[in-house]
Amino acid sequence: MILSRTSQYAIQALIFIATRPSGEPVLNREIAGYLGVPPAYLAKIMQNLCKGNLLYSFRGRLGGFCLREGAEKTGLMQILTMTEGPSFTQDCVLGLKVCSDATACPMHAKWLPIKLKIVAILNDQTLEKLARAVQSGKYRLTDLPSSLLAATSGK
Amino acid sequence: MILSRTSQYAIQALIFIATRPSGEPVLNREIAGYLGVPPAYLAKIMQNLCKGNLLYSFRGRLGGFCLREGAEKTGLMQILTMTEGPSFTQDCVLGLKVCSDATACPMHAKWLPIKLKIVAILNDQTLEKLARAVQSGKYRLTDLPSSLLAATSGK
DNA sequence: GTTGTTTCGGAGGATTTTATCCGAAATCCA
DNA sequence: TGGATTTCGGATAAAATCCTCCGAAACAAC
Repeated sequence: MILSRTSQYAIQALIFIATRPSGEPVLNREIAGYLGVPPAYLAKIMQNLCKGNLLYSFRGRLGGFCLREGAEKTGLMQILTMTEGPSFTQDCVLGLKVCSDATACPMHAKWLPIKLKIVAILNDQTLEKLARAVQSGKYRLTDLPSSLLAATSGK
Repeated sequence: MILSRTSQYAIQALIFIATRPSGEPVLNREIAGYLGVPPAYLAKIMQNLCKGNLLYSFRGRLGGFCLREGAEKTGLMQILTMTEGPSFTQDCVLGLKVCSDATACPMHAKWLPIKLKIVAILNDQTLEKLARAVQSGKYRLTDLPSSLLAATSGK
């Protein structure tokens, strides 16, 4: 629910890059391999993130992608505005074209506080914070390897 | 964001039926016309809601759809489980296959309370309540007619 | 019965999202 | 210069979602 695959890949990739030493380009192939996502598709997404001025890209032998200066401070909301389109938190839950406080769908009043909460959290969660969370070892960015999965399920 | 068109249509249609005298079948054509959604597509959705035991359907001259006994007490959560699939609030925000309190993505801790809030509200909002909200005249179920739209924009 | 109305069920089309492929341009290194 | 590597850009394929069409079955009224 909520996020498209494209957005999920984008966020994962950006957090991954943020966990690496800044300034050293990371290969698309490495990111895709680590995250377990289709490399060719991720490449397209990375391209867009470059156009959105979040990433630098370098071609050739020492190429790859790295965060632009200050991009660690980027909140998820800003990233999602890029990947989901600018109106992704503004649309009516029930799909009405116009649904404002003045003229609203029957869910509007109940949904609004949730929407605000979501936006707040998405703005607060920066790549920096998320990268730290991963580096601490307490949180994961990728699926468990199947070997571990088997272990936890009692293999 | 959040809800598929199918889910939006389903919810709108069910609320609309709930605003009508119970027991009197409502035509698919009438619902689709009122909501401004594609009739043939809505018909498919209605069919599924019947299979989900939310609606009765009647064929022939006095046919149409009406809510099953007690269906007014149905919460949106239950409807969405039908239209979006059973895992639509359970999935990880970042798309990880497994993301639990034990082994979590970096958003997990921040996202969990929001998810719970969403589920709570979706469970609380029943067709009955939503229908009342519409009947009160304070909330709308459909887009404003273009004539009114023009009026509010200063035509 | 016959006729008209409505949902049912399956097949198929259109659009969007997700994903792949490949040649070209940029870059590094020998 | 030439070869290896990597992103870029466009075209294309695959899958999911959204939507349409049509014959058949059920039902009411005549």
